[in-house]
Amino acid sequence: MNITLKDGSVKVIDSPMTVFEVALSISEGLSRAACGGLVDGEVVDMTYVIDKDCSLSILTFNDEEGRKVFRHTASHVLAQAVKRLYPDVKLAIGPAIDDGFYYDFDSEVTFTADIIVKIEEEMKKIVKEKIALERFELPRNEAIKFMEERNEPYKVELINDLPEDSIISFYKQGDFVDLCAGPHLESTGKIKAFKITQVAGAYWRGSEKNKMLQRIYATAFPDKKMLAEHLERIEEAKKRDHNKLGRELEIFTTVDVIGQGLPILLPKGAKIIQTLQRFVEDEEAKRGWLLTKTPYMAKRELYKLSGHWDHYLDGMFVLGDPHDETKECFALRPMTCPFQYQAYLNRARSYRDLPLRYNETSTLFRNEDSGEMHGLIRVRQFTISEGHLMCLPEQLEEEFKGCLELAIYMLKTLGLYEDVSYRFSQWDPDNREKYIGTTEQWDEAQGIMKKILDHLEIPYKVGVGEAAFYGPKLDIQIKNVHGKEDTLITLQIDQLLAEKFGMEYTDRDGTKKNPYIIHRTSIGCYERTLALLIEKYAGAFPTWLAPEQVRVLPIIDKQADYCAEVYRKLRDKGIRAELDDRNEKIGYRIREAQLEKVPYMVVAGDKEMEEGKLSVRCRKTGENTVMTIDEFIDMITEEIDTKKL
RNA sequence: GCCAAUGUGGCUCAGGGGUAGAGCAAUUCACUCGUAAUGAAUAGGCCGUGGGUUCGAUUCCCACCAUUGGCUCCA
Repeated sequence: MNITLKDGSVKVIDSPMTVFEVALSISEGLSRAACGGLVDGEVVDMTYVIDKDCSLSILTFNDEEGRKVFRHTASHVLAQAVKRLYPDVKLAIGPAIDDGFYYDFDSEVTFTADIIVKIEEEMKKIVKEKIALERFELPRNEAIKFMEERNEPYKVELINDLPEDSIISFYKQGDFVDLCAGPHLESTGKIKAFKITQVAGAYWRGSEKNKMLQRIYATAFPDKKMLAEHLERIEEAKKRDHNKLGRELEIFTTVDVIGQGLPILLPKGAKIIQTLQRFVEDEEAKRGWLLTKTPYMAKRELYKLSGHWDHYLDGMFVLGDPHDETKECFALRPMTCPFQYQAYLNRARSYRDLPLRYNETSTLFRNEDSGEMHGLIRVRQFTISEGHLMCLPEQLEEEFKGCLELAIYMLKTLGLYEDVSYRFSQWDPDNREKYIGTTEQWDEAQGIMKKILDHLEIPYKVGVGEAAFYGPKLDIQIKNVHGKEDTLITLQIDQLLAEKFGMEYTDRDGTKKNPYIIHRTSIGCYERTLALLIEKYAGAFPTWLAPEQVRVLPIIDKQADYCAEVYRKLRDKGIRAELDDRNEKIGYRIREAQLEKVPYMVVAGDKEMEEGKLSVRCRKTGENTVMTIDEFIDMITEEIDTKKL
């Protein structure tokens, strides 16, 4: 038999061999590093037997698939340890994820910190025992019987839901057997380094209607050094957490008596948002957007018309009794759409009016569940760079492209462009009650969006069930320091609401038609975007965004008047300068300015004062340059105007 | 909303059934100083809130509020 290896060489074997044996025949080191095989493009077990001609790549921990196999096996080690300690625990599922793996358990016992230590110790034993993993298959009936006997109801449910013709495979390692599609390592002995990172609740099958299980998150590596480095990276990342840094740097705060999800933007945070907002509104104006300002609340009837009342009532702050139809009832707006549509409806529209682009810096209110709030990323009141664009069918692609270009321009200006990914968010036809419109309308809207995205060559992932209730979305996603992904920017195509609101235009032939509507944001929600920026720059914002751009520091009070004059000049030029002439040592005040992440410190002592110059210290490099005030103003103005990162 | 952890002066944290401590910050005084911490003194807390147990609760129990990480939901 001929095995074509990754480097193109062909290995000839006489009798069937496992992937492990092939790896071993190449080198012992490779067999130790190997996590699985890629046979004719399919990921297989280390114990997979090769008995015919094929191509083979040995997967190691450096390959994404290899890592998945490795960590998936680690999840079985975790499950085995839990079952050894607590035989009554019921097993749910245990997949590998981005940076590790988890396993869900239904346990009477709560997994406390003490228990987690015990589980880790048991896992160590299992690794030390170097237990071999064996794969076997069972016919459906026997598989169900097998798991019923082992008292694993969740596994029985999983088997029942498998398609009729699917192969039902199990993996056995010593006293532990799990229903599993695999593939896996050949031995538990390879899981040299692991750590349980967290215990959390998680609903069975991800539905809040089901029982909440206990999920143990962990990670695993082939050696201890890699694990230590990984944990170190996580610790480092947490230091950038906007929720910590943002409070330390006095960008925002929260206070019990105001309420959850209602942050106070302190002067620094407010300044950053103001800077962003001016930039956004100016840029949008350049691109033909017309600013509206619509009310923050409306009567119940508006939301009934838009569908929010039926689909989003729980998410709204309602003023009055929502169910008492005899009295007027208002609700704060959770979205801008129905309000801006009223601007369109102000008069009869012609095809000549289109495209019509409305933008608004729009404050929204959403009554999120109490467990959802997170710093500035998820709040109950937020302000979004909102926009709705009404256009003709033949304008849709070009206008969508324009919206996307605007969003990308914003991301590039902020320096976040490299950090985002795209998600094409579609409806879930199995969950129809969440959406308005017919299957045909959804197919059409999604078809149009797919065509546009493919045409623009946007590299997206599909998110089923992630659509808005009225239409599909292109979401621009970003991860926070904890690795959790959130939507930063969204672009949506909507036909349904235009119809509901009776939005029309008169076409060339005199007939009335509904326009296409693009819902979009250009920079996202200011609070969330600010949060991501804090994390991106660890609080050290580019000069154009920094709430304080320059701190002016006399060495001693003898230069105070000179420095006050410098401060005045900078302020006159619109540069955000502060004067720190406190009676403290210069080193002390420099240190403070550094920690507060002020981009420039300008220092003046006798020498500078006599020469009419300044010593300019750059926060980032710590270097000092002596220059005149005008030279400094030119330099920093250039940096601010070009929005240098 | 669900699972879990946490809540002690502005911040970071220690303590613990007999009524509270450190460092930083603040204030005052002295030092007039050259690019990441000068020294000393002073002040500041009903230990998240409300109940309960107890002779006595900040400590134990319950509820609520808030914070954190997940789940579900979502920009």
